[in-house]
Amino acid sequence: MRQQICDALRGEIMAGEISFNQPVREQNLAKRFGVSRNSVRDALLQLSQEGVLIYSPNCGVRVSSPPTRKESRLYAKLRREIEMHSLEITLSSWTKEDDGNLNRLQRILSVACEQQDLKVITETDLAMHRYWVSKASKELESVWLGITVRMLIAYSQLDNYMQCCLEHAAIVEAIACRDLSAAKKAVALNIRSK
Amino acid sequence: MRQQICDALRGEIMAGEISFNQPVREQNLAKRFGVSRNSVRDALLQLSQEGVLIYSPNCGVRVSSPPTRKESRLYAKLRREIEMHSLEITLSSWTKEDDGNLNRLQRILSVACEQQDLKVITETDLAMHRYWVSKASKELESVWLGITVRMLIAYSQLDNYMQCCLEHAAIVEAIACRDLSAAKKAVALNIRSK
DNA sequence: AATTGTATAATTGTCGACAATATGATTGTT
DNA sequence: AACAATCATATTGTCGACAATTATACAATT
Repeated sequence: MRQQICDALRGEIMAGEISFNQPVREQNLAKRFGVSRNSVRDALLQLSQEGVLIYSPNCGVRVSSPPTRKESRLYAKLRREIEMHSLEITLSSWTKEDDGNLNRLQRILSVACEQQDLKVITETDLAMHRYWVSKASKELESVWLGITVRMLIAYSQLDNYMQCCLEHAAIVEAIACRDLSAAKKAVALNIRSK
Repeated sequence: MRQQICDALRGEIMAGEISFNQPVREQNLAKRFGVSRNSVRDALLQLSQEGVLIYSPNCGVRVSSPPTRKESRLYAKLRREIEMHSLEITLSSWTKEDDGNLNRLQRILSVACEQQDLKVITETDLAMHRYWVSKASKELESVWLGITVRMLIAYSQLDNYMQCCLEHAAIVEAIACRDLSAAKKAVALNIRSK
């Protein structure tokens, strides 16, 4: 349940559906999701730890403001480090099933880019990158998520859907060929600050 | 309350007082801290997000195992990036009060090194580095904590107290002189994987 | 002795309620 | 009109209890 609330809220925040610095109320969410406030608290706490929300004791949580340009650049750098490391240590154990999973995600992304559905693009982009990081290490995934989600808060300004789509296709292609060098290049090209 | 539980547990885990992969039970902790289980859950969730504990749905949390050597190297690199960025954007607004706070921490560290009190060393080391990261950005602090705590899980093998002490003194000295280049060098020297 | 099945105990996940704190509205004073 | 004080409402923090799930212990079977 917590994960569902987290995913829904994270998606909305990253898609810019909730304004920056706006308070997020436990009771409203509890009503909306049909659960008790405690369950919502758990989700809000998780999202606070991820950096999507900012927690203040006794005052609840607010939506994080987007990172500064400097911070975004740092996040991009950190992400590249983590994702390249992940590819380095996982590529040799990549399976056909992994290929299939990535291809499926790429297809979803492709359709979303054609339909200019920003929310799905953001979610799928996240899921694709998350795939290789998660394959490397669950701990690393958690670190990566905290960085990536912060960075993607500003993603709502995406202005070139086709390029986004092509970049991800290049990553998937390189991985399918087990070409680490090409995969790293493609990832680095995709992860840059806006 | 949550913060107190978090700090206590984090300290114990980083000091190696709880074995890797050992389950951490809500009820035991609730009894120990004299609070309800819900309050403990919050703390455990936070520590899970930090990477100190590993959460499994319906099965509770376990103490994380230390990072692999490769991962430690990555964490050290990520930490250096974050801490240098933090110094870059904060050094120009560093105050006398900041100097005083850092000096106080350094003194605590010095005494702990003389007494070979590993727990206090770990906590103080963490607090010193956290100081400049937190000064840069609350969001960045949260990302940094997830990385640093993971890295410090293996810290219990510290074998040269005096070197640790001298390295931190060098950082504090460089900051007090507002010498960014020297501060960055000193931080980089201090942050290396074991 | 080793394996499987069942019951019991331990633990987690979620609930609603009460206490504590913060926020907003209203009233009083200058 | 502007500011301070007070009160009412909204919200968070924490509690203990019940439902659901997992782990452990014990009995039965091979």
